[in-house]
Amino acid sequence: MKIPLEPLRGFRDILAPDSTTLRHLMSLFRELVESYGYEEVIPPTLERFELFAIKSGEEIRRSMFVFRDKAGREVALRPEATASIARIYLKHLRAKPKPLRLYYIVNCFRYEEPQRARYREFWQAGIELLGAEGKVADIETINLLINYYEKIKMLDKIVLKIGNIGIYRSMFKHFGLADEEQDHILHLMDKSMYDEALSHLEQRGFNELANKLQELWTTNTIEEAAKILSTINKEAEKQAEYLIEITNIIRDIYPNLALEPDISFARGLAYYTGIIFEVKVPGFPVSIAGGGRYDNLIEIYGDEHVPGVGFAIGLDRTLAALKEKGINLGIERREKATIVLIDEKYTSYAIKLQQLLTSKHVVTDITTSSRISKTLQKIYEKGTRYAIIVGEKEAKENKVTIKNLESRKQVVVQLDRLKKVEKLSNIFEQKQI
RNA sequence: GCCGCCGUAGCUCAGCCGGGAGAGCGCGGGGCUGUGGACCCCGAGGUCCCGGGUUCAAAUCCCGGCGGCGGCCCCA
Repeated sequence: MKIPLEPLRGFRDILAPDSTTLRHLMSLFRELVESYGYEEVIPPTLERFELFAIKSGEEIRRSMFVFRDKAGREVALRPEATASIARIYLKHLRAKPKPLRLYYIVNCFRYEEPQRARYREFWQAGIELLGAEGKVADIETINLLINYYEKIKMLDKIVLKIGNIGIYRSMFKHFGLADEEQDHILHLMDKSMYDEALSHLEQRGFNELANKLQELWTTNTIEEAAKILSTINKEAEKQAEYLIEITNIIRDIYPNLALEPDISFARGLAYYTGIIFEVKVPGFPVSIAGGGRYDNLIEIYGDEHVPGVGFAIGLDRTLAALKEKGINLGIERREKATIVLIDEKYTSYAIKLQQLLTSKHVVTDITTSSRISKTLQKIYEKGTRYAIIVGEKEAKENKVTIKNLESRKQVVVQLDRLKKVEKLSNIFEQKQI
């Protein structure tokens, strides 16, 4: 019986060098956030469907991997990590002193038609800062996100869009717009359907609100916007000033960052309540990371009010953008060597040599060949720099022949001397024997 | 869930108004018995995406499905 070899639709086999870079992106993220005091949470891949279904309709179900397990439970592969983090907080972490700093690196699943930079399984790395409100927490979060892109040499390639949903929440509240109406208007804004949003409001008799919004969206700077908002009420003005303040702080920390404060920016997510942000790469079709403040999210799952702020990085998309921009992360490469064993009689000699080299962190493999000419070529094409020839001549005298395949220089050294050097390249730097 | 283009060797593809499955690159071996990238020779490798239909005959024409790329819906 023959099995089709292609992975399932929308799934991928990730091989080197992509696999190497992807894991590297994860390591850098882990290193960064751990040094800021974040602790890893590893949530289960499979959760109850209702965990994700809360506050979302059939549309969400369509794009999730949902099925019944053997006991008949309705379960889903996680489409994101934040819901699981909220659940984990309520189950295990309520009594912990706030704020809580949590991070995750997980694969997520969405049942969508595959298209550019969108797959059915993808990797997200993110943080959640729970139980902290205000400027410092918001800045900490945004700083970590930018800092990450700085570490992967993308600071000059990204645009950080930043807005404040709080502005709209306070305006809507002032004019008495119902929650569902609020989400609908934000949704239209997210899709840049501003005219539809305005006519929708006018139909419902919110003419003054519509006028104010229209005025707001024609402003060129957030300072102008703040002036208009000051004519509504103190809270709306405060929210606009907060956005200005946050923007100024980020500018101060990252003077070279392309920062795009946007008063009309609204991420579709129903649960955002304050600062929102998104990382885009000009020319790349989708945003590669995003996040914001969500002070009501935990309340959706439990009865406790816990403010939170966080972000998620699309690692696959970041990798794709990295490749598109031709950025080389310069992942530190260990020296690589291949032992060419000419006569299998000296197998134990070769294995001992391999142990010696690997203990010096040289990546070492063994090939047996009596035909050296083609073997050397193959080793070189694989990207291995050193060939170490082991045959009767070497084994009998406790020597090895080391050949640098790039310079084509070759030296014969005593095993004892090899034991003393730190790197193979050192042998070639010194005078040859 | 919807739409468009595509699917032939490991890769890139030709063949497609019906009748023989092919090229280049790559891979393996040899020329060269312990030292390279060139060159020459030889070789392996295929359910022509799958299933059905039309036909004496289908890689080729028709239908359905699956998959790839991209767009829409959606994007938590």
